[in-house]
Amino acid sequence: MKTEPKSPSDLSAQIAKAIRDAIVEGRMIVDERLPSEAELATEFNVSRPTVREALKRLAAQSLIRTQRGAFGGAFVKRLSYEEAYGQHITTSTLLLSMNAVRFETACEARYALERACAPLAAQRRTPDHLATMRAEIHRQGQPGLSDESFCASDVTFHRALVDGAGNPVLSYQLAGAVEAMQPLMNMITFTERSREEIVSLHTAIADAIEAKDAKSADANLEELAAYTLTLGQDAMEKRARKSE
Amino acid sequence: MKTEPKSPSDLSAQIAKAIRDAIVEGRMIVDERLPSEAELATEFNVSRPTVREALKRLAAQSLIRTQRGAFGGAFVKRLSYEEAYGQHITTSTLLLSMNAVRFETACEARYALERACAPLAAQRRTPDHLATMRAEIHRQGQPGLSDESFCASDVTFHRALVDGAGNPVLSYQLAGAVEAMQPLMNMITFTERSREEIVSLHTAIADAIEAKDAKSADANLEELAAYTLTLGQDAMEKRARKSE
DNA sequence: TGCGCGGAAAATGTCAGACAATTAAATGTA
DNA sequence: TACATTTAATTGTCTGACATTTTCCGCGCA
Repeated sequence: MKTEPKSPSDLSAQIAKAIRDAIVEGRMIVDERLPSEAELATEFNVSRPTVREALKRLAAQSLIRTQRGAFGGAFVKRLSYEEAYGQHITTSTLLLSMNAVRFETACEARYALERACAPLAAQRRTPDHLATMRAEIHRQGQPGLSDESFCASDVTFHRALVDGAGNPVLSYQLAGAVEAMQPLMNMITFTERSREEIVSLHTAIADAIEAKDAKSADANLEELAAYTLTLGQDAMEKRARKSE
Repeated sequence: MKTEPKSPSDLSAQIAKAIRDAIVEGRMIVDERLPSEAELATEFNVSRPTVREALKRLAAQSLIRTQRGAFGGAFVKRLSYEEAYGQHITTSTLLLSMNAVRFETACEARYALERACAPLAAQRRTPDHLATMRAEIHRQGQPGLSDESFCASDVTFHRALVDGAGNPVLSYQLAGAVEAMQPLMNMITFTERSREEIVSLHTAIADAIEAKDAKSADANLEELAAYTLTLGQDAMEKRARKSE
């Protein structure tokens, strides 16, 4: 676990990188214990606070966990799906909000990916997934639901669809795309008319998934994508006019 | 920017969370300067090293950057696509390697997502994308290429295909799926026969993309997915037998 | 007046040493 | 043997200090 050959400053970053590489390249396995902070400090020839900063960087990426007490220390952590989801969603959300990604671009990406799941979901969906989808559809039909709650329900519906594919890797990859869209979707005002349209498309999709009809699911998703796009473009247009 | 109501220990994690929330929720905008470490220390009623650990956590997630010198400090950082790619790939790779994800699962996810890109790539690919694909196909035909180089070239080929869709959000989401598969693919030994098969499918895909023929691209990708799956299953089987 | 240079100031980067808190193992005792 | 107690190892936190880097401001000089 050597470093040195690099830039002058930011020792803690160098140390973090050295350890991270060791973990990513598999030289350290899950639950293996790292040397204690004091040992790392002497090994890298730096002070303990510097080592600690490096370890905190790794902890922030869920690469290690620490345990106090005798025979405690830092351990290589098994990255769980939940934590990976969380990190992915945070990153995706920031990426979209900070880079002025156009609604069209995000929307296109989201539905392209979602449509990739639909055939698998049609094959493998469980009653649980169907129940979730139906429940969210019902909620979306309730009058008096706020736009934000409607969006949140929409996300839950689509997550159920994605999870229906029964492939956790796929679910992980799509979590970012679906959830990161939410802030953009929240800018849309859903009229009663547009909610009806969306609910009817959701129903058609759920029906198709239940009937294991991949073609119909895909067609309805495509329609939903197109409809969402027009809603978003309208919202953006209004927003632009208002700010003039 | 308040905290307090939470658990007893790990102050630096709490502070990091408070600041992270402020950034993610948009209460702090890009390039806005955070208070200095000393100010944060008094604000949160902790010592400077504790604040520093919190800031390092955020730096590890590319949420802030720091600048030394007078009027330096920590600034909210614009998350670039490159950094987001990098983080996503690291997380995805670890997720796959640490959770014993089956080859079939990862493979299915990867090709499902890639096929979602194909129609868009067929519409929008530039000569650059085509050139990259052709160049990688040529490299893959060279005799004496190591299995790892072959895999790396495969990744480059597929990245070009994905980028051809001209949607950076899509490219970002797929980077993780494609690159994270590489370690699993590296376990496969590519015989001359299988390389020929793959190169011929790659050529068919490139031809289809060039001809803007989405249907053909999709069909060939499907075939490639199936073929990769059998290769992977063979490799896993051999591996299992050897370890007996 | 205008220009360059140097020092002051502000901030992060690093270090040393200390103490508190926590936990598992070792030890002692009924 | 079973249980309580001590002990040691380790992380969490604090204090204080110094080094380094960068900007700003004012001063001297042309």
